[in-house]
Amino acid sequence: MSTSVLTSNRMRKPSALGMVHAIIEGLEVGEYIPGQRLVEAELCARFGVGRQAVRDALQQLQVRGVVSITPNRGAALVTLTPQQGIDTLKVTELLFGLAAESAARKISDGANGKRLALATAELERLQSSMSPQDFVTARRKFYSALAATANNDELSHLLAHVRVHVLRAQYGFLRLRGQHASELVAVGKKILEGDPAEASRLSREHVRRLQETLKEYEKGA
Amino acid sequence: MSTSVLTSNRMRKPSALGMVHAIIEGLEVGEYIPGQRLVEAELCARFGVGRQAVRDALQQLQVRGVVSITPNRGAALVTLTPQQGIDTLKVTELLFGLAAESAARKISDGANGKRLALATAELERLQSSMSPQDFVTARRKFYSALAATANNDELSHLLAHVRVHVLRAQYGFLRLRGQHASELVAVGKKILEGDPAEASRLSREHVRRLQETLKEYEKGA
DNA sequence: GCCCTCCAGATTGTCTACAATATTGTTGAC
DNA sequence: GTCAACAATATTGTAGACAATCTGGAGGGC
Repeated sequence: MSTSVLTSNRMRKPSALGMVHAIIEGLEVGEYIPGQRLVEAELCARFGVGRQAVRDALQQLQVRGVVSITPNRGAALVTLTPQQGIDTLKVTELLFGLAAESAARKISDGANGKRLALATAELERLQSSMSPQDFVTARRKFYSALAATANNDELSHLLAHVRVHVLRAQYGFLRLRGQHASELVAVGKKILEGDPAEASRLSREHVRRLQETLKEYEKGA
Repeated sequence: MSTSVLTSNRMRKPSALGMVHAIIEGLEVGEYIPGQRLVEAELCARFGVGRQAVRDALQQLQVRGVVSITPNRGAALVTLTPQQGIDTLKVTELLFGLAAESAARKISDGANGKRLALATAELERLQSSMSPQDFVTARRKFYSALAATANNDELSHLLAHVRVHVLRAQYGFLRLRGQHASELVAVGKKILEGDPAEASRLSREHVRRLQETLKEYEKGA
């Protein structure tokens, strides 16, 4: 097993929430694969914490829909059928669109604009020849800044619960990271210009293109 | 302490998920109030389970945004400011609208139509002189049938995570149950007629009216 | 009278051991 | 050779005890 930054035992004992984020990020970079079982003892060793903390983390992941727990059988990373993936993206389209629109509307009166500008610039800078790890990190920062700028607590809360992570892991969206990065940059720029209509349109189109990708899968499989 | 159906110790030991639902329903009928602390030992006694199960339930509630846990201080039911409430309803408007639209579109090919018809009829029957408990139960069945009819797994998943429960508890929406019931009935009927546009419009208007209620609070407080 | 320190109570965080359950592999009959 | 029953292993579920931390109040110094 490689000793990535996620699994290094040099890192400080992460709390349950920290493990949740680590596992989700592990999904996105391909360290875990959907369907895989997550054994408590294994996670204890990996993160250097007791079973209690691991159980807490698994409970949280279950609520987020990332793992499914069956009694006396433990936890496994969920898999989404192509149809479920399309469902997920339909909802994502709405929420992402609302976030972009709200953010563009509030860009003038916010200190968060700077954060979004930085995240957008970072994505643009990395655009060519970026490692999966770098892309995942930059994208997370972008979405985080976007949610902060939109300044809608419930929206931030829900965006964290959409199961896009599973999709990205399961259907190899990582290959398309170049295209995705440039599309996100376009959205970021429209937001920074304070153009709600265009920001919303571009973000929804981005998600729509993902849906098309999945529809291909549906035919193929 | 009253021995309601929720807290009766005659009920079979609920799992963590069962306690989550019980506590959320307790919120909606006014058994718990936002801001209240939830002490582990108390919940153990009430539900007749060990601390482990209670902790699991609290973890799940935290992820759902219903309680906030501060280290070494335990869990407390969250309170939402009027602004946060409006944020919540903005998102709810989108999701509820999508659910109603999808359900209306799929009403012809589904066995779930019957379930929705029953739930709508039940709400209509109760319309005058219903107890809070009856209303809460009927409404939950309605939303559950709606989500099933919409047949979008991610939408169902997210609808369960919107923090409307907290709003309803905190701002006394229970008083408006008569009006709300009739508005939901109208939405249900449009869905059963297979009219996506009208179903979506009515559902979004329903949520908009709730927003207006909260805006009054914002001025008042 | 006011404030600071310290102690007692209450509550949560964590670890350990054991029980309950599911999975896997083995044996034996047919 | 196939299938069923059974034993062995692995994994999770639960209870108990103890440690760590926070809260609130009493007491003493200024």
